[in-house]
Amino acid sequence: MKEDNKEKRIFDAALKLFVENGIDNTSISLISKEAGIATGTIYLYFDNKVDLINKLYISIKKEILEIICTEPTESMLSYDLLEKLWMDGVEWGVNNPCAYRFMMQTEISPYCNEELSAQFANYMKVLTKLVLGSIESKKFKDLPPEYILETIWTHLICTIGYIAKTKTRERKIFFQTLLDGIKY
Amino acid sequence: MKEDNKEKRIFDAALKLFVENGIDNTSISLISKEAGIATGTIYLYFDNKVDLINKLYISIKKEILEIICTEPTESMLSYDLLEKLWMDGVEWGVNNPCAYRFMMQTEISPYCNEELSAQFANYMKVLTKLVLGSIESKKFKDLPPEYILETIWTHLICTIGYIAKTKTRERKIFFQTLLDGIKY
Amino acid sequence: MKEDNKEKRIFDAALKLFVENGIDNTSISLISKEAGIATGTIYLYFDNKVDLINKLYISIKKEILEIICTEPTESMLSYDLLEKLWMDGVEWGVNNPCAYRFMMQTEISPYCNEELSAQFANYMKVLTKLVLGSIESKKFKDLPPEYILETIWTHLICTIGYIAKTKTRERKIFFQTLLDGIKY
Amino acid sequence: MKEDNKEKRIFDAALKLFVENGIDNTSISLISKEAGIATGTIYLYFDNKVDLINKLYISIKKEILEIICTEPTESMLSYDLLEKLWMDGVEWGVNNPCAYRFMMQTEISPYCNEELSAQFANYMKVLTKLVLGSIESKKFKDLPPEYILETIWTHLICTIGYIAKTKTRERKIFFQTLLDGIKY
DNA sequence: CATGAATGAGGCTTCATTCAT
DNA sequence: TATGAATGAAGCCTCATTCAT
Repeated sequence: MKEDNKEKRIFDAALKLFVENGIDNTSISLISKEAGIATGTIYLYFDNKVDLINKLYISIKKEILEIICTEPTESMLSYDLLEKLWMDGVEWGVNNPCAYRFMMQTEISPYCNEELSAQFANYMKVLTKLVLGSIESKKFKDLPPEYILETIWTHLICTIGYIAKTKTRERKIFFQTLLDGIKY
Repeated sequence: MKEDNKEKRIFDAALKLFVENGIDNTSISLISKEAGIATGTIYLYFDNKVDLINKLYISIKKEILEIICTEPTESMLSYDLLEKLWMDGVEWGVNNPCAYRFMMQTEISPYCNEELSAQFANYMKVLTKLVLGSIESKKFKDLPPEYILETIWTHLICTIGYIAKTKTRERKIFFQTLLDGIKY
Repeated sequence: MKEDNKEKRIFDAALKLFVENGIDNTSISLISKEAGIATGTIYLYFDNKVDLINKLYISIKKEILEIICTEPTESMLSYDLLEKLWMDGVEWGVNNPCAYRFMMQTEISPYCNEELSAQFANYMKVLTKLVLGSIESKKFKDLPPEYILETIWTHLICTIGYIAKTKTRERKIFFQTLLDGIKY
Repeated sequence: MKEDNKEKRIFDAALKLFVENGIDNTSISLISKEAGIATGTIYLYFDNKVDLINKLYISIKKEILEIICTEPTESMLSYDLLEKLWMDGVEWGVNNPCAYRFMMQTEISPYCNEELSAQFANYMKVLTKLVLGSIESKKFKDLPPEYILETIWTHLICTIGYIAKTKTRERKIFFQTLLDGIKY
């Protein structure tokens, strides 16, 4: 039978090498060596290299989105909720630097098309609801919701990068620049 | 002497194709065809493919930095100055979508190393001075200057992307989210 | 004991796929899927792929030769005998189009060597005797017996192909072109 | 500039190896070695392996058809004309054993599709005219013209094979078996 | 006997780079 | 300078075969 965690080993090896060398400078053969398996074995788990890239991207994106986009407890104010989501996101990014870098690389590469992005629509619902509600109740500025969503995401990414580089323990002061930027 | 503008034609062709297909899916041969010259000719102007990528990146990065980082007139307040720089940057990005995308792609790719980035230190002086001064005079929050610089850059990139996608004429309201985020 | 008819299922699957896609474009794995068994099972019945090809070829060639080369009843004239053999051969070919095509393909391929062909010497005795006798008794032209044998075989193959393509019910008129060609 | 006869050297090498080992057991790399060029060079002349196979087949088929299907002199009787064509064909086949074998192999392989065959329609006109005219004037039996064409071709192939194997100088007696078979 | 995951050699093809013209 | 045919290393992928279950 297919061995327990071979797919995970391929994922881990690919992620490490993609981030180190770039996707296109990482050969399937190299991935297989890093994963400690034969080249052909990768093709038992993935149709081809693009399929591997896509599935890796999806797996990572879902992981972060599941963290960020979990349904909130009823009692939370929208500011608190945003802060909680943002903090969780930062923590994930700081603890998964490779995953974070790969996600960024892929998102602006030609490997990331609309079809791929469409898979995550569901996850965005929580965040979208939060933003729409906060605009309506005049907690957020009256900006296009998509712009606010983009801003949140970009600011998160930017902060993760800064924290990863400087290893600072600060969090709250960075979050404040986001909140002050978008709050009414 | 080297013919008039052949280097520019190579740059233009490479930029277009790099953005369309990704750097590694763009062959030198394809670039030469797009530029209307022979394959070998590219090697009269560039040492190799990486050299072409680097020089293209440098050329673009300098273009945007020269726009953003020009010495301000004495009379400008720091808020006004930041706004002017930011506005110029947005306009450049919206008008040069390929250059903008290429710059982003390259910056997180393995092609962009520290040695390359170091070339732009000079250009950053203006901006750095602006940020340091504004922190000191309590116009900006007391955050690490590098974080503020990163935030400005990221916010700029994010907004260019949004405007390029939606073709909106709005500018000021987007700038306000940056300013509110970092001002004291 | 080896399960009932698994070898036959492999033969059938291989024959179908070899004819559809060519021998070298048919993988063992594909054959196993078509046969509804596991890949490794094929290696319980055949040493390797070449062995499968050879045994399939032998099995088919024997089938047609057994039909064509059965001992005649004493009373038959050589013309009648030839006609009977030829008719049987045509009928087999028309009813077994895959087998017929595979046999042709294999016979001119590098898979078919002298050692393989030698296995059928026995079967040819009847036909050889018929031809030699007919030449001696001046019923057939005084041509090299091997040439006549080749002619008979080729003409048979040609006619099967034509009938398979056109679905015609005609038989006798085609046989006549063979007989007129070689009879004294 | 593309060197004078490199395409021919590829053709010659491919033809030799295809016949010796079979098409699918002949790698592009092997062909390039036999031709004394680099592997990649083959792809300057052919799109891919199938393209090479097709173009080689077309080139050979056209060669033999041009020999066989040249317009006859007015004065020739149809029997004489058929004999001349047949003799020319036999001579070509005997002198080009590789080409002859490759043509046969390819014709019953999956590489030979209808689209490929359609390219030769023009060449067949002479032969078709000869056959139709001969049937009408009761020189040939009243058989389907396609069957007669097939018979001629098959008989030619069969005879070439026999002569190549036995090195016999005989010709006329073999032609007679064809003529007797189809003449009225 | 039967399975099918795993292997890794080998095939097809691409492409950065060179060099003779 | 400019050309583009030629090179051959390297990448993706297939598949005959093995072997632990």
